[in-house]
Amino acid sequence: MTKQRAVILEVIRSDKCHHTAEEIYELAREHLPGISLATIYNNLHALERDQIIRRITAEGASDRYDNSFIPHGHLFCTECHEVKDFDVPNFFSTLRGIAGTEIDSYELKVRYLCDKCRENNIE
Amino acid sequence: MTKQRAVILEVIRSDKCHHTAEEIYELAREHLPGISLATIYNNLHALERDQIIRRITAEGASDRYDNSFIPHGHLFCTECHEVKDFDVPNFFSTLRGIAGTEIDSYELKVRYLCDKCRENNIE
DNA sequence: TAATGAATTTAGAATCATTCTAAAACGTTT
DNA sequence: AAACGTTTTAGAATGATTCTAAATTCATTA
Repeated sequence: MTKQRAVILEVIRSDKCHHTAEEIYELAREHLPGISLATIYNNLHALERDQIIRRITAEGASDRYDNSFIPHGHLFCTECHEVKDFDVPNFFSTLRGIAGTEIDSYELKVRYLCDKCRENNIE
Repeated sequence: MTKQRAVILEVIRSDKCHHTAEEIYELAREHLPGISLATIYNNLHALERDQIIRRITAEGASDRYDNSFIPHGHLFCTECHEVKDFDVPNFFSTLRGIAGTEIDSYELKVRYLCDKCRENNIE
């Protein structure tokens, strides 16, 4: 366990929202000013491979990283690109029922206009 | 209606799968060899804005375009990568209810092991 | 059908998140 | 401490997409 990896893990674990690689880079630099962006990407890939975090892809925006590997939905604001968790109760078993077989995981993106952006748009 | 737009629309409408901008470019060039890739993007954006097509984002790959505007899910086999349509009844209103606000659209990907591949794996 | 202005097309440059590269640093084991 | 694999690093490369600005085409109205 290198000190870079420890810091990145710490940043991700104390992560309430869903950060981009760039944001994780900035946060990690507060602890390790010399850390390289390439190291952030290296570790994000490793953590994704080891099923510790999940990458969230959205159009027209940087990928974001979820500190949980457990599938759940996400709300994407079409305006400010903010991402929020979004849970459909019993969704896994619902999907299993429709599919008629065991499923592996799912990815659910719901696009909407968040409260803040809706207010700003009305003005 | 320019001839470029007509060709792009024709390509998209006769599209059984979900093509990338590059693929649409190649197909359009069969009809209009001089067409520019920028024109493809211009028109894809316009068609997306006018809610005629839907852009589909996948990690590590180019965006793809769905010739249907109506949201629907997809089943992805983790083994053979076959894709099937997958519909959750009344999903739009379910999502609206959970979100507690109007939603724009959704994207649902379900990863699973298809029947064929499961049989092959058991061997 | 000519004139006008708006919209579209075009080639190429610019952008920007991400990936790649190769050398240096680190860490682990004997 | 020697040897070996792993990780880090800076910077270059990549590649899909977006931007730019000039040229062309389209639609409308005279």
